[in-house]
Amino acid sequence: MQDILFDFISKYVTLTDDEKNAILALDIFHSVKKGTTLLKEGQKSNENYFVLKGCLRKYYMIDGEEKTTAFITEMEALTPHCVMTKNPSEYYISCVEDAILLISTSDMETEINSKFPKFELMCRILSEERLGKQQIDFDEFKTSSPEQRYLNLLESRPDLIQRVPQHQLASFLGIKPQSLSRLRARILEKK
Amino acid sequence: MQDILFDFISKYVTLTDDEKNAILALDIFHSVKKGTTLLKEGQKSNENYFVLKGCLRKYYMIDGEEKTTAFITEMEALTPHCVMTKNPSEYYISCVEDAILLISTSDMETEINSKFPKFELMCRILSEERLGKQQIDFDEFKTSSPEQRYLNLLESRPDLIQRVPQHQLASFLGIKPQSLSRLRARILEKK
DNA sequence: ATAACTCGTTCACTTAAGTGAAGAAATACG
DNA sequence: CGTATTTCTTCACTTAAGTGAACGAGTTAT
Repeated sequence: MQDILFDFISKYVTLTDDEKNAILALDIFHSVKKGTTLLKEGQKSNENYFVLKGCLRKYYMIDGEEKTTAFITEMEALTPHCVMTKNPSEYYISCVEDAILLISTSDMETEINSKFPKFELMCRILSEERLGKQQIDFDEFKTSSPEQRYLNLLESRPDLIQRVPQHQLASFLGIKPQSLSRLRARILEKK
Repeated sequence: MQDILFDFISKYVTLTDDEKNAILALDIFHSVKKGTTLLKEGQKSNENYFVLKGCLRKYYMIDGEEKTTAFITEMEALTPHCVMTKNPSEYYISCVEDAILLISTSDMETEINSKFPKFELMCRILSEERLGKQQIDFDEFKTSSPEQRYLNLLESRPDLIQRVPQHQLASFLGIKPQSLSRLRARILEKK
């Protein structure tokens, strides 16, 4: 389990044993059961999540309806917006599948960053990487129809379509579950 | 002009005169005329843009149609995706209004960052800030209808609606110019 | 000054998504 | 094991966006 983490980190910076131990001392590995809600709307939090195994879902509750805007799977991180703003959260985060997470608090990160400046660098690279990825995702979303978005998802994250309920997938694609059903039927017909 | 830049920076880190001079020595202030294309699809580049005055537009050319995905205005930055990946650009960047820009190359940033580690910190904060803002924008886009998106824009960036051609605004909202016209008429009727 | 373009709007028509209801299938739970 | 609930699909109908064409207003170029 720890190997997965250090393999990931080694892509960005090289750690000494001291540094590895400092991380392990933080005791950040956590198992989370399917269905657990990690963050609720209106709640304050300073926890950051990194998914080693499983799948998290981020969703808003708008007019009594869940609007899913992200799925976070293996090797992806999520820093809730409210952690940065120190305000109550605008959205929910829940666990779609049994998961193993790294949960770190902002304090921990500040501590590690000040002890080992190397982490500052890694955080910047990671955050720029994510910014870039997200910009591309956003552009793709804007420039596509729901049908194209579904086909793109089929290409880029085929696992999601299997592991996630359709109605959550629908709102992730910006449409209603009924429209997703219809759209899938339409695609099958075309073939 | 320089004051605008240093006022902006001072929100994140405090600079010594040495550091300020090091920045000025880079000669990064540029005037750009309306209509200028700063980056074309297929082109390689390592330039980052920061808008002091004016407005840039980022757009894709898909099936012979321009798809605008971003407007960059005062105090906003744009690092083209191709600068990070070192690949040819997938999109265009052009100048919507006469503008004054900071144009820096990746080399310059590396140089400044290694001379003054303080910049590393500022870059991280800026990139995390942008990441957060963009996540919220993306969520808002996903959870809204075109009409709501237009109303939101009217709230959050009313200047854009004035300073940018409607057909560019339409594709930014994810719809066709005709639909934007209709949608505006619909809103006026309701009032 | 006039011709050529660009831009925004409107119209009629097509296509796809939203809505509400109903039912089948899968899953969870007592 | 069987009941309840969730999940997915289908249907009929409504609403809004896409499409292609046309028009006038404003801009640019010659």
